[in-house]
Amino acid sequence: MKYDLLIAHINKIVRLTKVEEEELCRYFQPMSIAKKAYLLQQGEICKFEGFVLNGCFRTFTLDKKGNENTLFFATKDWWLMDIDSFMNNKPSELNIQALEDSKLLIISQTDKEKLYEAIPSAEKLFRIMFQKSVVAWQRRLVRNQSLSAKERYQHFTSKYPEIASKLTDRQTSSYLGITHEFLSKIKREC
Amino acid sequence: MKYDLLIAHINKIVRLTKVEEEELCRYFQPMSIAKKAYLLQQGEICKFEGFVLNGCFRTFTLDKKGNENTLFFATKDWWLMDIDSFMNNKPSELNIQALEDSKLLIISQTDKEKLYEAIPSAEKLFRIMFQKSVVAWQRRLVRNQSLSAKERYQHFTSKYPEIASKLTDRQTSSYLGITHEFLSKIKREC
DNA sequence: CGCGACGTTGATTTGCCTCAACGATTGTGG
DNA sequence: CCACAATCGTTGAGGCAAATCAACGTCGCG
Repeated sequence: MKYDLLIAHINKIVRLTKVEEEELCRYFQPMSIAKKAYLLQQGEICKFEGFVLNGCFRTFTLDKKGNENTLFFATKDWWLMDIDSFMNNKPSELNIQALEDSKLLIISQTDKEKLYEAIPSAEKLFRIMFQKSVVAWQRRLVRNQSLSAKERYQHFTSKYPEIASKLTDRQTSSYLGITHEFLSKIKREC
Repeated sequence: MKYDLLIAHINKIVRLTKVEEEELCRYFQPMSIAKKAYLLQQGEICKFEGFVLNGCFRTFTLDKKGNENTLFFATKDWWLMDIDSFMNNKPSELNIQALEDSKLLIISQTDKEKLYEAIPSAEKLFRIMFQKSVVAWQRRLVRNQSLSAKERYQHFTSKYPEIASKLTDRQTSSYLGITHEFLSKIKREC
């Protein structure tokens, strides 16, 4: 079984041989999840790393005041996991919820290790992916510190229009770091 | 020439053979930089990746209003670079300044590529380092969204007392995302 | 149908910013 | 080594962006 979407995604980053491509796919299992179901809940250990085939997910924390902080959304072509929990085998502080009926490919911790050993390019692949991720997080931090709520909202909706259109205002506001009431007021002025 | 501090740091993450350790060190060059000098200025291409031997650095951006946003500080044992500029060979948006007379080991882009080819474990090493980095950035985002300025200040000074003690209030406040006047008022109440 | 989650709006509050002034500290050139 | 400038930390007055709280109509779902 070859997962074309996964292979196409990987080929944008590293070159694999046909044999490696097939071997790599063997480590992944397809799975489906229903709208509103949780792929991971805080307190659980994240035993998987996921690659989204379709649908949409939201990853968030709950702080002591009960507020949700959305770390990121994931749609087709995105990776999904709690890195800290996955790599250190410790209870997660994150929740990952499907916002729609979704499909993804998952790989377990032990299979991930086997993958790294079986296919050396996999180390490079994920090294580059994590590098890009760090850059994205740095940019997000700077935006949060230097832009107003309205500017952040406009940036988000123009950069990720497909994702933004799937979200409720409450989900959007928890990503932007503002209240949903205030988001409503921002939207009114434009 | 073997750089003990670098090797000790790497050994906490991956195992290298003695031969690999020596080969790895050969790719790094020691360099010194004076207090207040810039290791990188925005607009330049980041041609190095650095490992700090001693001293202290600050990495920050300047937004259009002229405000500085400090991304991170780096002391002994930390890595230092603009990942985006380094990996994509494009002009940097970051400034890296030495806060004290400092020493570091640097490796060029081409040598970094050679290193990855010569020592396969290097891919794993940096893959793991970047993974940890993503986790740290995620945590920072959540703190910024869910904690008050005072709580962020207390978290920072208690988690990084050695770094915090070296900084001016203005540097600290640009890391916390507040004005230096407000930081002064926070300090007064405790 | 009825309930719960949602988006909206207004009144009020608050955390933090802006601007301006001041003394203290640091650095620098003569 | 001193004088001066620059940068710093502090403080206060005032202002603004965003939070809080509460009320209300709407919608989708069971």
